[in-house]
Amino acid sequence: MGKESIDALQQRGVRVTPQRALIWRALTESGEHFTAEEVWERVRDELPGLELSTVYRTLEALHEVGLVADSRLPEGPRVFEAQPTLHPHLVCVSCGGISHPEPEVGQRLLETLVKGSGGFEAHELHVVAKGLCAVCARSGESQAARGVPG
Amino acid sequence: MGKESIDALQQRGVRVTPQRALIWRALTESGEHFTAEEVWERVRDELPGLELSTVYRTLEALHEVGLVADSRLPEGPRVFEAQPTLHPHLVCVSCGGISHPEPEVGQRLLETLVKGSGGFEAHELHVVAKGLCAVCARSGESQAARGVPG
DNA sequence: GTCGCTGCAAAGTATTTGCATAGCC
DNA sequence: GGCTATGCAAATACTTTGCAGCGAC
Repeated sequence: MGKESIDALQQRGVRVTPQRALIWRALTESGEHFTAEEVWERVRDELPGLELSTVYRTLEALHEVGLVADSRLPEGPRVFEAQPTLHPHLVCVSCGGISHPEPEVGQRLLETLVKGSGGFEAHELHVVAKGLCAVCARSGESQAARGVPG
Repeated sequence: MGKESIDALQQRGVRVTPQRALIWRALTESGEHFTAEEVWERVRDELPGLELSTVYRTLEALHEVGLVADSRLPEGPRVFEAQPTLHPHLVCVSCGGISHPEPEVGQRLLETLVKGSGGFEAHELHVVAKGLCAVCARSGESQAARGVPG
């Protein structure tokens, strides 16, 4: 961690500044999804003067070179993550949790899509499913059995 | 067209007003994707007093009962459409066009996803691929052959 | 008649922009 | 040293909300 991840920025021709290095580290350290404001909060301790607009500009720059994805989850502001690879999201409408299917599923989805898409060349694939995670689905069943409304 | 589509609203328990009937018609007539503001523009001729906030409230109401999907296309404001069925979007980054794969592809994508998702019950699936449509991909090749920059 | 939808106006949230200066390459 | 990113402040874009009256059921 550290140096080699910053190299990723340079290799893409992104000028590296302390702000950008910090923002990039915050995104890659946890691999989670963050809104611009959440990124800002995580980074302000180390660089108190950093502006939210700089976060937006940095995320935009990293997005342009393909290092950051805009996950477009349903509801709420944009969320960003440092994994522009195929990376489906499973959003539980009951508990709000976001999980991910097995890693190879993204590749399979892409193949399925390309086959039926008459020559479309996909560079980026966003998949978001809304529904019930395994845990909530089970507790929902037991609630239904006891007559608890949905 | 007309009456039977309005019945769809009533069947879902949505109170039918002239505003709602008009907005619903605008969405179903073309089957395209619209921002709230685009819906508003299409409808204002027939009902000049209609407010943009009413459009938002109507779209929200129709979304709640599953008649309208929030397609979450990349960039720009939310876009809505009257096809909450599985309905992948192929967004061309070159010409901006939005196309769709063969209808059965959505179902196959869902099956693929469910298989690798350990018990997640998907109710809604959003798929957006960004890339080059067949036309732009071809012209891109020919441009590359002539030395035109990307 | 009741309850929920609408118009109107205003606020709230998310995101972008202009400009001068600082700092990376 | 040139050119771009940043800080700062303001503007814009998008969306939601409160309230009083009207209309669908």
